[in-house]
Amino acid sequence: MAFRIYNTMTRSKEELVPLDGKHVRMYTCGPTVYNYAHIGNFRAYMFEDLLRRYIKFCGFGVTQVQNLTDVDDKTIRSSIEQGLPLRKYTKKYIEAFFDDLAKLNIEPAEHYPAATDHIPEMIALIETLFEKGYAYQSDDGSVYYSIDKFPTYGKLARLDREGMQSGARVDQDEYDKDNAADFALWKAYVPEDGDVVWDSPWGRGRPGWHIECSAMSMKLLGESFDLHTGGVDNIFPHHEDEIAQSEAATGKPYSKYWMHCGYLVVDGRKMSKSLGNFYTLREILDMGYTGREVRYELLSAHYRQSLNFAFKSLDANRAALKRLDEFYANMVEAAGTETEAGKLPAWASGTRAAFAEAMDDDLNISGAMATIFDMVHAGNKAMAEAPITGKEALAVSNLWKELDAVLGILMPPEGQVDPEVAGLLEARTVARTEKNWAESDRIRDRLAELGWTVKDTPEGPKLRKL
RNA sequence: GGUGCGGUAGCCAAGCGGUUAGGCAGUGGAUUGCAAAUCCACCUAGAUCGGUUCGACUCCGAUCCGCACCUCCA
Repeated sequence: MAFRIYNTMTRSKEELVPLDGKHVRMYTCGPTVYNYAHIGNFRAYMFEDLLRRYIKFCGFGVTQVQNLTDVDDKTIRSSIEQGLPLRKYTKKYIEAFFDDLAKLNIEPAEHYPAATDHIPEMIALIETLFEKGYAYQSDDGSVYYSIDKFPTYGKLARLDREGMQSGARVDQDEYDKDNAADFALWKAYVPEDGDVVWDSPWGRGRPGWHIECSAMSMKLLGESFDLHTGGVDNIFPHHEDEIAQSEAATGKPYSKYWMHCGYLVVDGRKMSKSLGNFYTLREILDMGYTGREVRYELLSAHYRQSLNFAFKSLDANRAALKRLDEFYANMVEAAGTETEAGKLPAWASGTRAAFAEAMDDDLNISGAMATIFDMVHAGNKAMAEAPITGKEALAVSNLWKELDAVLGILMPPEGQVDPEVAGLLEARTVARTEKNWAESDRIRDRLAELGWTVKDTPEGPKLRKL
């Protein structure tokens, strides 16, 4: 089977075949570091994480670049408001971003280029566009890209270029542009920019938004690379403009595939501050949910579908994860000290292939999760009838880890049994043999306060992290 | 106006032209000192109206409803 992905450019599913046949070079649009990222942002980063993990599962190598947009209207405005230099201001949010990624068990990308570290590359790219006749300078000193010079402009978004003049948000004041839809490559300095300014052949100013991604992606991945991703809202104008800039400058195809994830919505509406349905990851963790539960939630719908975020789903995820943890804990116990994995039991033998078949179909996460729950169900049923061997259990446990390399939610959180807990468990066992149920239940309540649940089984009491 | 996505059982969410998706919640039972966990059983849907077909949730058409994008929002 082959991994097939939905390419926004062709609007169809295509087999992922890296340009060099074995290594996928991917560029994933990253955060604007002016605030803590919200869970809608993380939906996109989660999709990209699942994608890179599955690409690796398929046996390809991966080089992922994720940019940090640290210069734009928002970062400038906020840093001035707080009286901080731009870099000092964004540093806080860059650190918070990496912190949040770790909490969500998102694998780090290979490169995190910051826009402010690549101004010379952007200037060089704009110069090339000037040489080739795609760029022009307007009266206010800003440099624009002339979309009329790029015949295929609009191919990604499938824009009706004639119909664009009826668009809702065309700026009425931009008299000095050749075409209202031309976009800025370089923005001339304005006082609102404070000390955020660079010299360029066209005067002092700062780069436009789109140029950073073109400059940094081509620097780190080459003029043509495999995969470019982002949220659906990036299709236009951001990605359309990147294509126009990059392909005009190099004369070569830019990204081979384009993938875009749908929105995370809250109560059926796009998250926004004005609607009051805006959540950062931090806020959710402060409410007592774990990064793992949030990860499960962000992973739970197909990436191109909009995902309705709800706290009651988070609660449901907790129950589902508990069930998975229980199964895995049983495997670990059954494996004991066994070091040599045997054959998978019949109920687990088809799981890997079924999982891959689902994921091969444009990351069908729902189908993939179903194969795991099917295995858990079948395994529990089989083990209720006959125990499995340590070798079999170890094989299942290895499979579990292999699948978790893709999902990142299967492995239970680390929970060490400290001496106090072990002592309580021992005391409870004594109380139970004496049939002192009041004492036994009191200790069980105490263990629950410490975050442990105890279950009595034919093999003796077992502890589980709550 | 243009472009795109969607409407599936109490909730979330998939595949599929004919065979139980899955998860959560709920109900009954087994098990348990009581629990927990587990197992068994039940809960079996496809916005509306047409069409194609031996047969449609699945294909086609229309309608209704929801959401998003249309110049810097993942």
